[in-house]
Amino acid sequence: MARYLIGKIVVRKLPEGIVSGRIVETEAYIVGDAAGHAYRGMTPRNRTLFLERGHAYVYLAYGISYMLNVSGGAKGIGTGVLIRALQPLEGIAIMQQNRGTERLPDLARGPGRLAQALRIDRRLDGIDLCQKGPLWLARDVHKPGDIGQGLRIGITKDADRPLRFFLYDSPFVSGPRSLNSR
DNA sequence: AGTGCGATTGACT
DNA sequence: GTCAATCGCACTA
Repeated sequence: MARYLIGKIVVRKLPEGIVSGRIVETEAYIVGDAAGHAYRGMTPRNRTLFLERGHAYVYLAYGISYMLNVSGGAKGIGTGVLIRALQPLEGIAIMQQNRGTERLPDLARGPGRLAQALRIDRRLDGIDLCQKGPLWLARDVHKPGDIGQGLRIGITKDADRPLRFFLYDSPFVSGPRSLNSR
């Protein structure tokens, strides 16, 4: 599913207008994964990770940055995909305002920046991303290019699993664009 | 009730 | 390259 989401579009509806971007980087957090938030079972924070696939799991990392995830399993299974970076498409002026920078590559390169650009916080936790609303996922008319795979970023446990995926030729990817899985 | 720690970012050397 | 900011929450007792 993390690979499948590469090239899909995240759409955010804001009062000022539509903001959207193409997913260029994802990470999978699978069942039995010590790096995954669901590893020790359901808690108040991670309960939406256990919703039917296609729901938003949003949490605050380091007290600073919100992270957008898509739940990835059947109902009751705690697994999901972290959306790490977008190529900005629509509403670039709004993203620039939300981020406080003009630079296109800095708008949504990294999960925290992405959430800030799209003004995503815990209020969106648990919403259905397969239905048009404040936040949803859409297909693109274009096929994505070559997809690279490598190690996940910023984790210490189960760090050697190659569960990070990225659009190989995209300058909007947050981490290394080399095949760095071992 | 107290404690320690991140699926990060931005500023700075 | 290093490092501090910042806070909700999971863990322990």
